[in-house]
Amino acid sequence: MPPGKTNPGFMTGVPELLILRLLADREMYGYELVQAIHDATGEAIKVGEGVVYPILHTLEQQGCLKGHRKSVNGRTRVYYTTTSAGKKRLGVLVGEWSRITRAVSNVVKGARHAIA
Amino acid sequence: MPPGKTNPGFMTGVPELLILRLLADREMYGYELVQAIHDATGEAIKVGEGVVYPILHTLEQQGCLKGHRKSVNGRTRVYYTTTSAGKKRLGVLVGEWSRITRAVSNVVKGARHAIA
DNA sequence: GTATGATACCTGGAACTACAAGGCATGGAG
DNA sequence: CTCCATGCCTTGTAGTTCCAGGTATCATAC
Repeated sequence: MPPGKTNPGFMTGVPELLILRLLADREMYGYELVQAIHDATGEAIKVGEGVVYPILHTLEQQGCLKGHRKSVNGRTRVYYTTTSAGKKRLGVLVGEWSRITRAVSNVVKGARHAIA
Repeated sequence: MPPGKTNPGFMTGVPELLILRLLADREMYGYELVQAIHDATGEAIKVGEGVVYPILHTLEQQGCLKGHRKSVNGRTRVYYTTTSAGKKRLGVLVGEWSRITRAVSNVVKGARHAIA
């Protein structure tokens, strides 16, 4: 691993999930989301703007988010809100997240009988 | 997402973690690991041989695993056992896994106060 | 006034990883 | 003899995170 890597592994899909989840509570803009993720995870997860912005654009293009520009203090912000498609996608991701983490955690803990 | 994807997202680093964890219990060979992962996760996670073998080779090259050939029924198997470096790496991965999953799950559930 | 840093947007390139598909070979069942 | 399971392997593709940088405005400090 190259030095200075912020998050070691286990991060695929996580930024998208966090973004959709945070935007489900209230609308936010990209730069705000970067710090919101850092805060909401108790400093555990930190993603750069280079991760957040492309995801926002992709999700908007897919119709999961809707963005509207707003001028505040002479600065332009793009606020994003979740659409119904976005909520639906969030539900799917949460389901998958639970499925994977439950399975992995059981193996790590050494549960031999999966049913339960 | 391309059609026919076995596991949707959230899989980075998971195969390596599972392999190290399963080999900590007992030695296994590649083909066996493919099914062991499928079984141990209660059908939740399925990885192909194209995922398992490269990881085994990399981990062996890093000194985390040690492989020895064994002939069974005229078939050649390569059994892998974990080294001390492998156990150490497993510990690190488990720690990271806990850290990430705890943080994400808290956000998903909507915990605003991370401490606890 | 002019440097520095925070705010706020964006993109490009490198590196990693899972995944499918397929190749090679042996053994047993039909 | 043909098929399928076993058992090993590699290649190519696609998708993601990540860093580094680029642009611009505003507030603060010197």
